[in-house]
Amino acid sequence: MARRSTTADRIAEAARRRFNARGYAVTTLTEIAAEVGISQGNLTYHYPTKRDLVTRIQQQVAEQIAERRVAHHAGEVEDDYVRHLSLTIGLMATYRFLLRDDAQIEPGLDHQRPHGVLVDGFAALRRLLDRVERADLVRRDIEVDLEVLSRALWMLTRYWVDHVSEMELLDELDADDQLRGVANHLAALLPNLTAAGRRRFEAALDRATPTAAVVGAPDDTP
Amino acid sequence: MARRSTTADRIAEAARRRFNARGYAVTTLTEIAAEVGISQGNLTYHYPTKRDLVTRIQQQVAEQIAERRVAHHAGEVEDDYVRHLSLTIGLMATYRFLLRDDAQIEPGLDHQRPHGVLVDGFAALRRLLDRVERADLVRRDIEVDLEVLSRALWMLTRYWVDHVSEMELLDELDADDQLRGVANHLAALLPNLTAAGRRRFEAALDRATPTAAVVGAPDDTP
Amino acid sequence: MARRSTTADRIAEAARRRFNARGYAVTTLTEIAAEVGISQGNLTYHYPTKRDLVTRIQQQVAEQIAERRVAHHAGEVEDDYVRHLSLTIGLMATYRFLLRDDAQIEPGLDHQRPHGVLVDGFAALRRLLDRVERADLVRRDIEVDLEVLSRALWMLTRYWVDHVSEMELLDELDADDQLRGVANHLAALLPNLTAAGRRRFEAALDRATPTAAVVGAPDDTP
Amino acid sequence: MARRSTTADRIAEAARRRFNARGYAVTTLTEIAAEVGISQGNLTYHYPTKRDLVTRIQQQVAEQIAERRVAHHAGEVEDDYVRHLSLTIGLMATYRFLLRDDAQIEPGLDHQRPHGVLVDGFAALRRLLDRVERADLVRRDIEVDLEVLSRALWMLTRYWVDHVSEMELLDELDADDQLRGVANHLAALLPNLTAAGRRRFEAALDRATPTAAVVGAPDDTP
DNA sequence: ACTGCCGGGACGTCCCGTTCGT
DNA sequence: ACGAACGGGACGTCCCGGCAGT
Repeated sequence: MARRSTTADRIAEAARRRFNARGYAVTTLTEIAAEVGISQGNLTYHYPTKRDLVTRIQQQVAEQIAERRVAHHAGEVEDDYVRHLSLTIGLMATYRFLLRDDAQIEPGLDHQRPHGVLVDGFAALRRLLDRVERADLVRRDIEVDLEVLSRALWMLTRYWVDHVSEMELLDELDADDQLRGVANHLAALLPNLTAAGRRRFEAALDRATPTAAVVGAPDDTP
Repeated sequence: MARRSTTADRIAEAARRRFNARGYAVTTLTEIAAEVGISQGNLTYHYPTKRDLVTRIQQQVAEQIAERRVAHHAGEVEDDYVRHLSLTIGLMATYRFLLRDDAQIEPGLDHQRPHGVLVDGFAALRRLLDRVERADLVRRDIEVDLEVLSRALWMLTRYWVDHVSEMELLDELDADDQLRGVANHLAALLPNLTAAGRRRFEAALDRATPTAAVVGAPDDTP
Repeated sequence: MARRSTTADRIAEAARRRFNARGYAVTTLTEIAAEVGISQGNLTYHYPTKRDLVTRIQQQVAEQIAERRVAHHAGEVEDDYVRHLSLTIGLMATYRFLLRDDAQIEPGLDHQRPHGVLVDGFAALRRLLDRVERADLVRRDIEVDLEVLSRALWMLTRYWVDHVSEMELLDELDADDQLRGVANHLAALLPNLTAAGRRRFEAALDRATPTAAVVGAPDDTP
Repeated sequence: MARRSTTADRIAEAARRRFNARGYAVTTLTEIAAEVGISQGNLTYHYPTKRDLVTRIQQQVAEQIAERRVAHHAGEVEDDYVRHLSLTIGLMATYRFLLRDDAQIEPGLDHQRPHGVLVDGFAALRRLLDRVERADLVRRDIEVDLEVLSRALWMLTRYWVDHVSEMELLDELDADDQLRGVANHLAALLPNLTAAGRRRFEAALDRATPTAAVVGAPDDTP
């Protein structure tokens, strides 16, 4: 069979990396082409405009989310919960610039509604918390406002990448960093759970496959 | 009385707003000059290079932090805590782009260490949590890892602006948004506290002056 | 046969002409591009900065000098002498601005040592004069200080172009102007020579090929 | 009495120095103002346009030449000759940029005729050489073409400043440098003279006042 | 599919000349 | 007389997008 990765994919992957590292506006097409090892003219052959690169990367996000949904056969709530955290963190890491540099990508456009990925991710977390409550894992002795709590927990997941990269100056997130993100999230969740709930989530965290192939972008090694 | 604001200040303020709203790289000097209502030539008279604008704004951050330190006469721990949250959120809101667009501002520079504002803010929160513990306000019946907890709580404060602006599409944070940020933070803190601790912090939140003039940058209204 | 001249060469040649005629600082890139008949964007493709144009032209000087050195098989002293004059005048004419506009080209740099071309040309002339003396062509009846004389003679060659262009308002030097420069030089040399020496140098001047293709820069006529 | 030098004079003097050192086009009005120690706004009060500075400096040349003419009571030919050399070199040194940067000063203008200073200086030298010949100081044993010789001699005087500054990297010419220029000129002249002529010119050179206040521009020290 | 070359346009910087106020 | 501030315009640089040639 032919080569594993097409030129178009290698370009999109390099672009994603550069956009994440330096920002959309300051990243040059020449710079991307140089990283791939092709001419800038060839790059515009595959992606006529710079915007087309973003469109392609956005497609990849959508595909990745779709894949996730397909693979989503519900298990125990704590396992689903942990898996959701892990996947969301991976998503945020891989396509970081899409959210951060929104205003740079679409200069004229005033956004009417928030990003779908955020809304969906937030809502999914909320539903998982509801499942946790229905499973009687939430403490009753203190008042727990799920509305407020879910928002706080969402932020821990949503901004884990940004936090790690700005405090530890990492460019890319590896599997271990990702698991630390999950643990960080659970540390805020657990005090709100019953003793049984805490045990089950701690067990789920131990079971979590640290090699979740989420961080990995489309394979670009031959 | 004399004039309320100098041209140089009006420029810096407009630049800060545009940088926050659109990003450093895509914000044009023409755009800033137009917003202030002066010519581009005049702008370069006050700030020879675009970078000089950033330098000036960074100075303002430093000044604002210095002012805060001066005004820092310790009170009850919960009041200090709430005030710290409020001020930090204001700081993050006012100078958002400085952290977000770091790579755009300093293209060639590889950063050795994380931003001082972040390190200091994080450390200050950690010390406040220690004070909370020494005041016997932390629960003993469940294990609370202050190390992990402080990190989670820090993120809620650090990224509150980003969260609000990306979910509610706000450009600027008003006093009410700021208080909501504090409340959001406390919602994650309280389950870790004793009943007494919860009461005291809830009271402190009620006492918090919602009109804390933190968000406001140097006055630019005549 | 392939194309006669590349765009990059046509640009360098046009730049050299404009720099010589108007000065480095006041010559606009727009002006050069217009003379070549290309866009300004295309010009920066071939020479990213204005300084790069100078670098390229300096390379051409070096190449031309190297070629001369290769072709330098010594003949009679008077022929070598005349040829050296002719070549030096050509060099000074072609790359006039490089010496004249030095301070404009390298604004910040304080020059430690004089231009190599000048030092070398001066030294070469001095050596030729020594050969003339060793050949017993210098008069003995009057005292001739070769040190002082060589300096005077050097100036006649070095500044011939400037002299002609400021007195006769010529922009470019043709082959005839060049020969007049040689004759002008010899007019100052001959009174210091013996009768035999005078005869030999006059003969050498007659033999001098007036069509010495020295002035001509890289061919740019299709 | 009041101060020795007016602000206008100090400006013109500073401008002359900067123009000579760096070139007319690249020398900024701000730069000149800084050297004088005044604001740029004040500079334009005294000289509305940059061109007016040149006009003023050109006036000073004219005045200086006029003064010279007044003081021109003919003495022995060799003394007049030496004095002419000394004065011309001083003139070339003081107002160097006026000739060198001609194209920069008058961008659009195509010059019809050569600079008056050059034509006059050249003609004056020619007349002095005629006087030398009429005084029977020119050798008869060899053919001396005064036409060719005068041109060569002119060049030695005209370009002495340029030569010294490019070979010895001097910015300004002092009295000693000036005398060296005269000596350099005579070294080329003497072989064409009779023994008597040589003696007389050597004596004239010894008599030459090395403190000829020609180089000095209008006094600017209080 | 891939490259070299090219045109158009925008941005940051710089600088001249002017004006207002003292 | 002098300085702070200001407007307009030009230049060097950069970068996106396109096209001919292979």
